[in-house]
Amino acid sequence: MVRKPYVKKGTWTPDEDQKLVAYIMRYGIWNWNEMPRFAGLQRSGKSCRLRWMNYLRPNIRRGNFTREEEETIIRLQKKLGNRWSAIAARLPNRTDNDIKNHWNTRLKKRVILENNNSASATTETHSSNEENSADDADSSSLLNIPTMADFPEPSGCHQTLDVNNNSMRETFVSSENYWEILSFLEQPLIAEGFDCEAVSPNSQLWHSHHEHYYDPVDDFWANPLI
DNA sequence: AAGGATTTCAACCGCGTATTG
DNA sequence: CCAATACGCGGTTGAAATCCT
Repeated sequence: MVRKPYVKKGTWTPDEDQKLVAYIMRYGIWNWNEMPRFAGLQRSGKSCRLRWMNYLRPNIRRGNFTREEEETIIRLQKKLGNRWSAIAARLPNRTDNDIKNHWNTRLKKRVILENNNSASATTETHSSNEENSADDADSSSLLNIPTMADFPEPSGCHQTLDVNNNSMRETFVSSENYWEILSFLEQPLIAEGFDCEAVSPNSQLWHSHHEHYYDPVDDFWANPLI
């Protein structure tokens, strides 16, 4: 009889966060299902991935959405629907989960309220042509969405050696825990003769891997690391 | 101050898609 | 091809925080 390994659920502890970040910093992301075991975590790969993507990944902006960001979300939601990952790709450093939460808890209500107000303020003679022209305006304004090149390079990135395929991988750590975990990691790395500076964010190697790509389907420039 | 109602958001779940063998 | 596995996405839940009476 084979007993399933215990899988913890619920809120992540700081200790678990540190284990996950330290592991990813050191070995990179290679297989979410296998990683927790090697990282000493009693979590599902899915849970680890979610925690990393939505919380621990560095350069994530959390809370305090600016007016511009909110307007962008409203505009894109109208155009794309609830495609949160596509919307998040257009809002640098915001996660799809954060955007989804913000929409569900605040923006949706605001939009409904504004629609009700505008409906009561105007006559009921909306033609479909007017609807279309509004959509066209949305489309054209989308063309002015800034590309990733318009935003500064993310800071606080760290790169590690992927011991499984001997290739360099970009992995990151949140600015909150960066120095704590860096010092945690440097000891064994130095002991093994690993030169942290050689793969620092300023190094040639780092830049050579830090590129943007064009998504022809969604028609925008994206950063694969975000 | 108390406690019920409401809001927020981290995390889970299920499903569709992509990849691999 | 096909099945198994891994990944990614969007909907939903529930605990914690905040607000209100």
